[in-house]
Amino acid sequence: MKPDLENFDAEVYSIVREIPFGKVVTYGQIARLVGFPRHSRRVGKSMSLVPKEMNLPCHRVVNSQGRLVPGWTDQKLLLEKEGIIIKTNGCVNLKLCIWEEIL
DNA sequence: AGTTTGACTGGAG
DNA sequence: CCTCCAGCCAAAC
Repeated sequence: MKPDLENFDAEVYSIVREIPFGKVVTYGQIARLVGFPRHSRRVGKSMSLVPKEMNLPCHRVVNSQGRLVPGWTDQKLLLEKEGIIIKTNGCVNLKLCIWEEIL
């Protein structure tokens, strides 16, 4: 039947789309939510192919260190517009802005 | 089929 | 805070 891999992207997109204003999520969290705790890389891969036309707040997705996407300088501005505090080194204040939907 | 790559993670130095 | 490394896993070469 349909392998979870087909749903993977769809699940990821759904989750990212539901990220509340002023919050961020790590790749690991998303991977866990879709049932693949070790596929954080796969999540990033899917993110990389997200078209801008899609109304997806992919700028709210960061890595576990709160580090922003390498090479995407605009992300910092987008996050700041969300009210998210970016540290001098370019990392978000994780503990403050992490979206904790999981218990 | 082996190697490289990547929007990752966590820990060590 | 920084870089480097081992572990991790799927997709691309």
